[in-house]
Amino acid sequence: MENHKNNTQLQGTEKLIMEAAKKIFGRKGLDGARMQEIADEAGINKALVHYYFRSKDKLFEAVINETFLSFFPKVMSLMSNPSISLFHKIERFVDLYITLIQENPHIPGFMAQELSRGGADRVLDMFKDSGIKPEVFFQQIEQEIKTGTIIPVNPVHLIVNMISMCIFPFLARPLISGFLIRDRIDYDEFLEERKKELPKFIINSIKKK
Amino acid sequence: MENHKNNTQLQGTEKLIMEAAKKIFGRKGLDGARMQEIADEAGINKALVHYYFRSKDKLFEAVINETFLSFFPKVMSLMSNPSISLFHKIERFVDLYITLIQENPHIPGFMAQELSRGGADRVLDMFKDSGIKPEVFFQQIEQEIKTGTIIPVNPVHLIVNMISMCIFPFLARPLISGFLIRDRIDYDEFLEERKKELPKFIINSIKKK
DNA sequence: TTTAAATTTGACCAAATGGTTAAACCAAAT
DNA sequence: ATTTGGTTTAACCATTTGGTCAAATTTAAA
Repeated sequence: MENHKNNTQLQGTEKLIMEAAKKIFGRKGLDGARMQEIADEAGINKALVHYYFRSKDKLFEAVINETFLSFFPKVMSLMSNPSISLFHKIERFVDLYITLIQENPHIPGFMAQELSRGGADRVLDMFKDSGIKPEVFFQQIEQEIKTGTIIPVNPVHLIVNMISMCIFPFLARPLISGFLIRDRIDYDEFLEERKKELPKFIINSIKKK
Repeated sequence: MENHKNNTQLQGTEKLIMEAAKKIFGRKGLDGARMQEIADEAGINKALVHYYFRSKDKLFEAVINETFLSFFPKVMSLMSNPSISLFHKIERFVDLYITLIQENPHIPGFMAQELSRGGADRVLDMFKDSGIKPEVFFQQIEQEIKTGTIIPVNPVHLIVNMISMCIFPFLARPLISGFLIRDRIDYDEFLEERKKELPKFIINSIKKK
């Protein structure tokens, strides 16, 4: 099951298909997406999609790979960098995470579809394959607890909280927009505000005062 | 588009179908689910599903309604109760939210599927139809800010944070399980721990000290 | 017991859809 | 100019699937 193609630098038709597939799969999921629809979005013949990616499942898998490979490495290399202080790391995590999703709007829908299906194993595998250890982040937290900088927290809860608050707002975007009408601000403003507020929120929640 | 059926008290075959549909739709989504599969799960003939619910879309809509109606009212009546203090409200919110999802495991997958599709309008409508005003919660926050009990926060961010941290862990369940192996605790323990830790986390993040 | 209505089923259908294939097209090499 | 290999397309196919229907079965009323 090796990746014989280096998906990070596709060109021409293949690239067209990948981008179209990201958009359609992210919007409608594996089952909801139609090969014809993807072909139309890419502006090519449907048979071409099969020519390059064999089957719908293969194409989906390719999209998964490219999506998570454009994501995990950046986030993980940040988290497992021991030379960045915990608080600073939290600030950069939030900014990086939200910015990355802003640039790849298909990710949340995609992740949700993939997770609410059985596809977590694949993600976990990529996680392990990345060779990067989240241990660094965990140890850093335990260190700060000993130092007395932060209150005792379960690192797993903390990281889950951080990820939750970064991703979920994208899933709930239409709902949040409904709320926001009250304050007459639009969703993009909301996200920019969030990049500033969320780190404060997180740090405040664990900081010892 | 009125609801001629009172879905809250279905019986017999109709109930069987609803429960089966919840399970299958929640697991596979609208497109991934097969009418035959739902019929099998309910142990009945496929035509019966159509006999009671006309079409797949109608059935899906019925499941949506029952799902959110079993959810919104309870949460919302809590949040818009002005006689409960903010901190206490946060504690009860987390517990209620997580418990409700534990009892209806299909909700997160369902919500994700519905949101990542265009179906947020429906949810927003139900929200408005519920006749309950989230304003109470917002005003309560603004009040506590004035009083100086909590630091200044945008109420929208706060409520988004709360909901995110409650729901997302269910979506990411398989991923979290992967993490948890490290600590040799299983997912249910994790949730119980979370019911206690999350309110502390939230309150700590806004409490002025 | 008869009868009428509601419920349940197996067989069936038309449309949609993933996938295939043979032919056409096109650029580069000979 | 011709060949060769990769690329693109239109037409086609087999299967799946939501949905229908008439007949059978059960329920309950008369």
